[in-house]
Order: sequence, then structure tokens, then C-alpha cells
Amino acid sequence: MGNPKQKWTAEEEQALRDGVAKYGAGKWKCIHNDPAFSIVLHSRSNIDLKDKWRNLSAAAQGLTTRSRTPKPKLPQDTPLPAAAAAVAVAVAAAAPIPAPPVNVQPPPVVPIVPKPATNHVKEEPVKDIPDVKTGASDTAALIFEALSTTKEPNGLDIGSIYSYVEQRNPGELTQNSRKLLGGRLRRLVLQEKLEKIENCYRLKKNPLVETNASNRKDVRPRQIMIPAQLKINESLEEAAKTAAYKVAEAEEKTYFAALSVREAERLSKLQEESDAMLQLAQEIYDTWHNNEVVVA
DNA sequence: CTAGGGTTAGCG
DNA sequence: CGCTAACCCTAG
Repeated sequence: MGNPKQKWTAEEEQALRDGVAKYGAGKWKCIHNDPAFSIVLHSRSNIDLKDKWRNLSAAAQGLTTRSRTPKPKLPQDTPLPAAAAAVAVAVAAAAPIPAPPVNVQPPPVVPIVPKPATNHVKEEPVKDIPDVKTGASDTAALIFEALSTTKEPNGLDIGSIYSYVEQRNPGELTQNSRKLLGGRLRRLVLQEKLEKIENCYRLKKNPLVETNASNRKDVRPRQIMIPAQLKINESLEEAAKTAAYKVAEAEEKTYFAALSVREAERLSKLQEESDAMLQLAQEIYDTWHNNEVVVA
């Protein structure tokens, strides 16, 4: 009777996506319990979150594969504010007051298309939207997820990480996946997002890129929490993890965009000797980080 | 608690 | 009248 279909607002939708970015899809209860999101989503149940995410995923899928649905949900994602959003999310996680709506995050992607690059398929005009964001960002997310959940002080070796990814995506991994995983780990280490101990990888506690505070005409001065009154290790760690993931994701997009993806095979090779490209990506990212302002 | 299938209300 | 999105139900 009193349930005339409550449509999801943009704010609720955004909160859901941020929650998924933070905890991962499937952790609906966690998202719902998070004070940052429970405010916005108080009228939604964890089941509602799941259903909404399913709809979102379906829409995104029909959008990336074949435009069967003229759903102008996300015609173009904006990779730029990703970094700024990371800060916003981080602040939101540490602050008692819920986050302002953060517009960021690529469309939800559930089905991982490994995209068999093992055999050179004839011609595949990639002039369409490169689907690198599917496997790429998911893998990065899983890496951070795996490393942040492990109890091992020295982190995990590549085999363990691969097993974790494999568990999360059964039957969706190819020979190339392991190669790509190795390359990604290597790059994350080079970017000092991770550190390598022995044969294990672990999260590095200093994922934030330090920028000069000299030239700043931001509308809002950056709100960095000083660990003076911080007694919340969990939230801080979560924030760091999320920030690290988002930063890596943003850089990854830059990386792939700069290379104008062609074949995963070629990519793997380039990864081996593209440290210079990483520097470039870092510079581009820094530029963004300096110019990008937290959305008011 | 979550994933997935089924049902129904709103809209073009 | 068909489709999509919110809602509901149930097995695992």
C-alpha cells in the first residue's frame, strides 16, 4: 500500500557505487552498515542494494556489448575526478559526517571478459570502447582486496594472489591472466603502491602522492586528517586502501589510454619495458592531482 | 546473508 | 503493449 515504487536517487546510486568500490560487490551488509552510506541508504535494505547493483550491471553490460538499450546512463565515464574522489572518499571514511556525493567510478562491471588474446583473432577493430577497464580495474581491486585481508605480515606471494583472484573469478582466467597479474604487481611495486618482500607483495602505507602546497587556488583547502586525533585505525586503513586502489585505477586508465590498447599480448611485452611510460603516467596524474579540485 | 528467479508497477 | 526498474520470494 505504502510502497509505490521508490525510485533510486542519484545520490543513493552514487553511495552504492562508492560502497562497492570500497568493500566490493557482494558485501551489501557491510556497505549498509557503513555510517558513511547508511545515512543515504537508510531506506534501502541490503537486498535492495543487491537488486539495484544487478540492474546497474545489466545496464552497463548492454551498454558495453551492444547498444541494445538506449540507456544514457553513462555514455562517457570521466577518469579525471577519480583521484579527487579518492581523497573525498578517504575523508568520508575518516570523518564522522557522511560523504558528499562523489561522482566517480566507472560503470559497474560484473562479467569479466578475459578476452582470449591467446590466438591472434583476425582483425578486431578496437575503435570501439576498449574494454580494458573490465578486467584491468577488477584485477587491481582484487589485488588490493587480497592484500588488505590477509593476515600475513609480509603479504602474499604471486601464487597466493593469483589463487585469490581465481577464487573470485572461477573459470574466467586464462594463461594471459597470470602474466598480466605479474606485470600489474610489478608496476604497482614500481609505483610504490606495493612493496615487495622476499617473494611476497604487501600493501605500502604511503600511497598518497605528495604535492606542493605552494600553488593552490582550490575552492576548498584540502582536508587531510592529521593522525593527532585519529584513533580509528580501521577507517584510516580502509581509506588508504581505497585511495590506493583508486589512484592505481586512474593511473591504469592513463596508462592504457596512452598506449591505445591493441593486443593484450603486446601489452604484456610493453609492460616489461615501459618504465618510462610509467613516469609519464605519473606526471599526467600529478598534473591532474594539482588541477583537479574536489567537487564542491 | 547473498544470489538468482519471479512478480508487478510505471513509462514510452 | 512491451520494456525497464523496483520489489518480492526462496534456495543455498
